[in-house]
Amino acid sequence: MDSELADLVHRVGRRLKHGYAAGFAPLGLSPGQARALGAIARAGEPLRMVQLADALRIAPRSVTSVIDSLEEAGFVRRDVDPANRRSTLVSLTREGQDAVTEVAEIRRDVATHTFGVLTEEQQGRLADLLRAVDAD
Amino acid sequence: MDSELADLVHRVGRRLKHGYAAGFAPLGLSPGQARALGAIARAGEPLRMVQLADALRIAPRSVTSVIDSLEEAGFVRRDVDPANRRSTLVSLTREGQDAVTEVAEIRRDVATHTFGVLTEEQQGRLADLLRAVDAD
DNA sequence: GCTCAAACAGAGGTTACCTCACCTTTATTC
DNA sequence: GAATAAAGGTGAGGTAACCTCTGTTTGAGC
Repeated sequence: MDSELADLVHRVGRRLKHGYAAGFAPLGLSPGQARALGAIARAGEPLRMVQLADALRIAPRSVTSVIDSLEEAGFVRRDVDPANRRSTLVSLTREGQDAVTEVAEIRRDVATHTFGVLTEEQQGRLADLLRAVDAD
Repeated sequence: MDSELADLVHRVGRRLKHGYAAGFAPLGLSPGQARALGAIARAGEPLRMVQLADALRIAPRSVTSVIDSLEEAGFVRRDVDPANRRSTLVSLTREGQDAVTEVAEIRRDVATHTFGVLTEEQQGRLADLLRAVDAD
């Protein structure tokens, strides 16, 4: 029974991933890049790479690659942290900010479409249950 | 709120993936290979590649790669379907059957560990909600 | 001033997928 | 029964999202 639960999570996860991939494609963003963009936006201020790694729960080295692509696409900028020259501060460019807005919309659309079969209340319960699992 | 739900699914999914990866490693199996093994076992009889693709919800070409590795590792065997020589029948070897048993145990352990914070009833509710989303 | 650790990036690898083109075998249709 | 279409599988090649291990630079503590 338990393993079936795991399977369901897997399937819903894939469904979301595909939805995101399709939605972000017009922006030239992969789901991972969009997530990074979102994390930077949420922070509200330039982030160091390690902080971003922490926020995204991935290895610092992996952040380098994501930011490489986002920088090349013109969505973010790297600056040396004047307070600590070992650090790199990542911030959104104007294009990046615009993208963030669109990303948020798409994310909402995909989530609405995916979880739309559930009532508001059911969605809340689902979130509570998953939060409990995640917090463990 | 909706996008938060998507995020939670993502996180729980990663948690499961890591658990599986660690659990299956001693068997020399990746999560994907273990899943294929499980699908074959569940079928209870030799499967054609397309059927396996369907069961795993992945492209037929992707099945080829998974079966390549499982065959090389000695867990499955490919035979030409005598009834339709275009088809390949995949079946478990003795080693494959043994692996399936261990995989099932590990899967149960990981699921128990992951969803253990929830009561039986909560797990049931979670499954119901996810099933509704997946069925949509 | 020296040593150690923090922050980042280069190199290279893995998993889990995908598409597109192609071959073989079977089914259909005239 | 020959021509054509369709089904089943694989070779080639690609992508996203990660990882580790190994430097290099810079800062911090003694």
